[in-house]
Amino acid sequence: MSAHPAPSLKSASVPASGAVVHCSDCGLRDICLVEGLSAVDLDRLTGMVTIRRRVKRGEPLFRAGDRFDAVYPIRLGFFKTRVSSDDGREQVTGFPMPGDILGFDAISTSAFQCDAIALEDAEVCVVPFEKLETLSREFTALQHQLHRVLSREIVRDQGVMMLLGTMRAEQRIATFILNLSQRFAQRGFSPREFILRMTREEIGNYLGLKLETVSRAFSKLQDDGVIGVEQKRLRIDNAERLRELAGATCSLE
Amino acid sequence: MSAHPAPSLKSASVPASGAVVHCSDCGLRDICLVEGLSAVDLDRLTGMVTIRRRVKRGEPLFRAGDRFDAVYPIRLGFFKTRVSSDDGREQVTGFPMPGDILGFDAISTSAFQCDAIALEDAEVCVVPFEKLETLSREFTALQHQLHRVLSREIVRDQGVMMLLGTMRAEQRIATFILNLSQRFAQRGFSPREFILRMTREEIGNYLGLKLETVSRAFSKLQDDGVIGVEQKRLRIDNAERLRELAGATCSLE
DNA sequence: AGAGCAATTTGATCCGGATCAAACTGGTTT
DNA sequence: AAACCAGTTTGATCCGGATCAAATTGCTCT
Repeated sequence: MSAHPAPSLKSASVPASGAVVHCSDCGLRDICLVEGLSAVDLDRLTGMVTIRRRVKRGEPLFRAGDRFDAVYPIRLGFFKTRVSSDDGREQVTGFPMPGDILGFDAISTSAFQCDAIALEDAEVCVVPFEKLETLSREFTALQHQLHRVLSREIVRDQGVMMLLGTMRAEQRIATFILNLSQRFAQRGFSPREFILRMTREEIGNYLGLKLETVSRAFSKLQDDGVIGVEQKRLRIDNAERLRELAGATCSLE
Repeated sequence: MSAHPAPSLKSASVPASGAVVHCSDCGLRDICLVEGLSAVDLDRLTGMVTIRRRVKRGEPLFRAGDRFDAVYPIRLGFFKTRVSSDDGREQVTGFPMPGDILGFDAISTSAFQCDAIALEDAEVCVVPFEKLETLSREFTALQHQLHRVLSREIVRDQGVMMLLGTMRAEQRIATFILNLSQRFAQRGFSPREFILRMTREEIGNYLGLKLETVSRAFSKLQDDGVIGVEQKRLRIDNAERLRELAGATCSLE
């Protein structure tokens, strides 16, 4: 961080940290855009990612209205995405983490529809969308994967609608925790204990609840011995019970 | 309807009603999958749609879990899509109408994730997805459009999240009516007066409200001179006021 | 280390929409 | 035409979560 002698407010675009930028070297390749591609294809997949970009905590990777020309697989760090209405309401639409890809909402109008804010210092790959389209015409496996990723986002959104439309506060919170847990597990982190990168207010906004309600729900779950929360650190003590409370296969991802 | 001497419970797959099945002859081509394709491309676009399929009112075009191998642009009729959890909750996720395309949620797992139920006798085009992928590798314009349509669905879902997460009952209803109005307008129908193909209960489920609340909101808007509702027929009397109540550019489509 | 501030927790009260209940409407079946 | 039924409307009451308020904790910046 102090390696930047002229730290601009704007996030920096950087060539890969040391090594050559290539998906085949990336630890996230199994859950990212190139999941399922053969090693041979991977080797031939040159030029999809040429630069990466760092974003400081609290700063936007992009904002609604920005011109779209790339999507951004996350290398490092948590983000929140949010849409806002011109009468001032805001809705957090997700908390993407490493391996998730930002920017697909922008294809339809060539402009981003939401803000993507880094919840901690972060790094993303820059995948020029034209390049991605060209490559996916050539590599059938890449085309498949692109379609799968887009579709997965639609399915995820359906899960959120179900949550917002039909669940009680406690159930929403349980589902939220379980979802985070699963996504950490997929990425090789502990599903039992992790850090909540977002505030209670951001959680509440995402889940259609007020921050006080989120706090109370956490306290309740703690009293019931289901979880342990201490500030941003969360531990799952009774996964079985948590799943019961969440009620259903509503994966959210 | 009585033209079917052996009305099976399963919906019928039929060759095009009389004419050759081809997108270039379709009145919906400007809002469907081939929007933006040149006439030349359109002519070359053979074999994308070879059959159509009719679905009777109340019957599913597909159900969650069904094997996925085609997407379905709607030719005629309203649908509802809904997801359900194994503990019995249901969430209506949309009311697709002619020109909208059903089935993109299924790409990710090769199985449909939601039910698509016809709200009236309906007809859809059958677009084998493999065929669509093949063609979109060949026709750049089709590839673009496919991506745009997928992205548009993501944006639509974000709008629904905003609605469910931040709006009051009356605002939800106003937004819902306005959204229907706009979509009718896009398709060349009157934006001022139309038939609600869905029940109050279905509207409520979609909007995260109970049917009684929907009914009350309609009554209130009618008392205020904003709309006229009589059963399933709805007329917008004060579009300006309705937009104010909806509050913001939350297009939902 | 101390000041200042953002985030969190917890308590008390309130209200919008859910729930329960009943009457009414229009369409369909017999 | 009568009976039936799904859908809708309207009224009365209740409750989960919002709102208001205040104390506490833990960062961040000097």
